[in-house]
Amino acid sequence: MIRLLLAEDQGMMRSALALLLDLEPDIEVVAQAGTTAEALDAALRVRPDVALLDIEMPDGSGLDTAATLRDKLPGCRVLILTTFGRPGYLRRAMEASATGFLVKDGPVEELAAAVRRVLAGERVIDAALAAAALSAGPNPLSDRERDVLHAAVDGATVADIAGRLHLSESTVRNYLSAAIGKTSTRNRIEAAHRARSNGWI
Amino acid sequence: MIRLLLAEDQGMMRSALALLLDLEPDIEVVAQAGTTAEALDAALRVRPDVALLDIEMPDGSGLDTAATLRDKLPGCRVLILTTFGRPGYLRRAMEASATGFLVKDGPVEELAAAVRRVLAGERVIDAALAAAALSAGPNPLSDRERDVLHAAVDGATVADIAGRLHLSESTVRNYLSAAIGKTSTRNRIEAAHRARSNGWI
DNA sequence: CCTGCGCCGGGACATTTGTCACCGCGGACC
DNA sequence: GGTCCGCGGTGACAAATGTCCCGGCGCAGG
Repeated sequence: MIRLLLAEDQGMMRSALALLLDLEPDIEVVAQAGTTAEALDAALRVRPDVALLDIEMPDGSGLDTAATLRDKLPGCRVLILTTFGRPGYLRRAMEASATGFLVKDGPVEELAAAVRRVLAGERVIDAALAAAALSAGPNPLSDRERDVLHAAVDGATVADIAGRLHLSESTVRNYLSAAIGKTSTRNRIEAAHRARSNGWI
Repeated sequence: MIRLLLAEDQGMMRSALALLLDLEPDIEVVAQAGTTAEALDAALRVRPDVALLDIEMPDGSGLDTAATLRDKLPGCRVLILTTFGRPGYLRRAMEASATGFLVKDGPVEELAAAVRRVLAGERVIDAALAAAALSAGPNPLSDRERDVLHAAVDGATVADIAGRLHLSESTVRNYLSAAIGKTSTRNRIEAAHRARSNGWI
């Protein structure tokens, strides 16, 4: 029996997947979580064989959770499940030692199959996505450039960002300019979009 | 037997819901669609009792599909299912004569129950969401202001927007300024965010 | 030790953005 | 008829943004 942890913030998706996976004769959903905090907590308590993690969760990223799990619960296989097949996501998932990476496009049948293969130690990655991740190259943004870009997505002004990050306005402008250059875009918001769609932030 | 059309772009969500709804003894999923075009096509062909429509779909909005369905297939009840409980969405759903409006937060059990109630002609709306929709008031943006704001979300410059909408740059700046004023924000991107989160665009 | 790089900041500058006052046009409404 | 409102546009102006210089500091790698 495969003991599985399911972390997914969208209630309907989570309960639907839990029902369907529990229907499989060799899979048992032993814990469910709607936030990364709950996921981490539950994982350490129930010590599942496989953790099925969504990336976009309200209190953080499933990718960070995967990295923490690798350190604190090395025996647990991690299968990332996400809406967006962004190259940077896949790269970060691999760096966090995830065993599988699945997008929510395919039918549910793929999911149970992927869980079994992941438990067997097999890597489960969409071929087209892997190619895209390689061709897109690594994240060109430095840590600070990422921070500044991330703080700029919701329309914050230079002054806002400077205050939020405890930086000078000049510094913020310089980082924004660098990020715009590296993403070959024309302004901060195009740069932020490009960075998002590549999974760089 | 309730004959149901399921329109939802995310493959895994769609197939999961289809499986679970088909499990219900009195519900039969007679058609599935991943785009609004497919949904419309299938609806006119199979003439379902209830259409379960997602709002965010790649080729258009489920809200527009609901309005079309009201005209072309008046006997069909429409149940809107969406990720985001935005006040403007609910308002537009009501204007399109949708019978129900459900967010994807709750458990799947709610869904089958909602389908049955909708078929009985009962309106299914989350009380908290209805209150939010009323308190938020109607969409303050004019048609053009919406267009311009929508064209600005991805980081387009004034010149881009002017070209795309066949307007003068001055006009675009004026509409943007008006939209910023009406949303009481500080710049176009904050205005676009506010408009999105309220379901105004 | 020197070099490169990331981090942090300053100053100057051109461009873009946001604001405001003003114009005409047409449709709706009283 | 007059009034209001949305649409499209112009010109001018202040503020914000993006770019390019320039500095300094610390740290890793040859």
